[in-house]
Formats: sequence, C-alpha cells, structure tokens
Amino acid sequence: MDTEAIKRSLEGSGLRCTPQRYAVMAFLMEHNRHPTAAEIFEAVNRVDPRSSRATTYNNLRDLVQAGLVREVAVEGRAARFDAKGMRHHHFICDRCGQVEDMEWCDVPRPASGSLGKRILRECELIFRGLCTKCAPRRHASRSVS
Amino acid sequence: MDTEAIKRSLEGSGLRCTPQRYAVMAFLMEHNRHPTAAEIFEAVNRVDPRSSRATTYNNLRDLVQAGLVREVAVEGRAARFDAKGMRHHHFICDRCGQVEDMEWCDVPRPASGSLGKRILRECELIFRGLCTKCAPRRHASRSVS
DNA sequence: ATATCACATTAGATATAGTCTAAATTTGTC
DNA sequence: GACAAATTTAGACTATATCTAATGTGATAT
Repeated sequence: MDTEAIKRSLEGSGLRCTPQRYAVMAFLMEHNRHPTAAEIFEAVNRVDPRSSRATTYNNLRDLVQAGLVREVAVEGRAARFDAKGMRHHHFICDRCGQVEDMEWCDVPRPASGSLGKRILRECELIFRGLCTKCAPRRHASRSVS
Repeated sequence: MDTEAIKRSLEGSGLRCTPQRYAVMAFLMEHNRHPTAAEIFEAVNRVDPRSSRATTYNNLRDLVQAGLVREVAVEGRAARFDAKGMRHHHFICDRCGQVEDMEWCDVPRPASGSLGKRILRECELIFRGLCTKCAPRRHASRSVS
C-alpha cells in the first residue's frame, strides 16, 4: 500500500496525516468489504498505533466530510464505510443486505449504445432491489440485441 | 381514511387488525412524510388507543415483513418508514438527507421513447446524489429534444 | 530552542435507537 | 364462557454513536 499516496490524499483534503487517521484510511483502502465503525476500530487496534473509539468515529466523520470515504446506511444495521477510490454507487440487496459496488456513470443522457446499456443494467439492479447473486436469472438464454 | 380498506389489507397479509397495529398503519397512510419510529410512536399516543414503544416497533417490524410498509435507512439518522401504496423508490439527498419518493419503473429495457426518458431522469437523480431541490439547475434554458 | 495555539486523541459518561423479557391482556375459536 | 394463540406492556437491556473535559501533538513565530 502506497504510504505517500494516502498521506497526500489526506493533506490534499486539508486533513493532517495523524497516525490514527492514516490507519483508518489505510484499512479502508486495503479492504473493500464495507466494514462497520466497530470493525475498523478493532482492526486498527490489532496493530500500532492504537486508536480510541471516539477517535475512530471522529476520523471517519472527518474522512466522510472530506469526501474521501463514503458512509452507507443499511436498514437495522450499523453504518458501513468504504474508501471512495473510483467513484461508484452502493447497491444494497433487499434480500441479504449485502453491499455491492456499482460502477459510476457520470453523464446520464438519453440512452443509446453501450453507455445507455450500462445505465439500464444498473437501473435494473436498483429497480429490482435484489443483488446479482439473489436476483432470479431471468431470460438467461435470450440474446439481447 | 377508509377503515375497512386498512383492515382488509392487514388481514389479507395474515396480520390481526389490532387497534395499535391499525393506528400505525393508518398514520403511515395518512402521512407520506416518511416518519421515524419515534415520531410514529408519539403520534399514535396523542390519540387513543395508546401503544407502547415496544409495540410500535413490533408492529413496524410486522408491517415491513408483510410488505405493507417500507423501511428506509438514512446515514447517521433513525430509520424512516412509509406505507407502500404505489410501488416506488426512495431517493435520499446527499446534501439535506431528505427522503424523496421516486416513481416506480417496472420493466427497464433498452431505452427508447418516454419510458426510457423516465428511467434516465431517475438515474440522473440517483447518480448525481442530490435531490430536485438541491441539484444545480444546469441547462435550465436548453431545450431537450 | 521554546512558547504558543490550533488541532487531535483519550477514557469514560452520555445519548439515541432499537430489542428483549416475562407477565398481563386481548382476540378469535370452540 | 373457556381456551389457546397472538398481542401488548413497562422497563431492562444492547448496540451504536456522540459528547466532554483533560491531555497530548505538531507547526509556526519569536
């Protein structure tokens, strides 16, 4: 993991690169599993430098405000976090609650060509409310022009 | 508000129509403001029949399980609920956190005509992450073919 | 170098949201 | 009405997150 890159990204957002803040950011960049604050707190405290619970929450708040980290709310569960590396969306499966990353699509215009198709695929996920794993594989054998 | 309709809708989902459960459902159908559990609890207890906090939560859980009510998670805030009258999505503004209903679109296919345009408008909201009120009114004077 | 000051961190208390428990009550059915 | 199952209840409990006030740290000016 590129230490300097993280440092630059923090300072570029006006945040001091403290050991605790760095640890949170580094953990989020190494693990794209959308951990909870508690999981991040535990993980950070398995190695030096240690961080208190309040600091972990403070730093998560700061990182979210700075736009480096994204917070995802899931019904009935603790909030989850991830590093905003590539810009992307979160699709939360209505059935299993899993958070699935969705490719970012910057300029939604009247659809035509492959851009339009990508938008529509993502809409289908959102509109259906089930992730790729849970969705019934309808029309699997039908070819799409 | 149609008392019998609510009763039928509850019993059609295998739920007894108790006074407390009815009160929660009726409140959600009368107010489409996506209230929190606490707001629902308070509102129900301003009139008879009274309901305890646990019962309010129990009934919300039951109604969500039965598919009559939808729960919406919002980052850093209490969950919000609404009656699933017409099928719709929830768009949560990144800036103000407001929950905005979004028209349901049942069959997303390669876009053409007005259906495609509607899909794309909703995608634009989702992708931009700002609600109608907060979004910069870009291209306001440009006509769209 | 060191005084200073804003920013960060800390432990623990507190707040908020939601769930659990066990007893009492209500509801539908015989 | 008697019964069983579902529901409600108050309050204890758990989980998640924030606040507080004291302490520590690092950059800058002197």
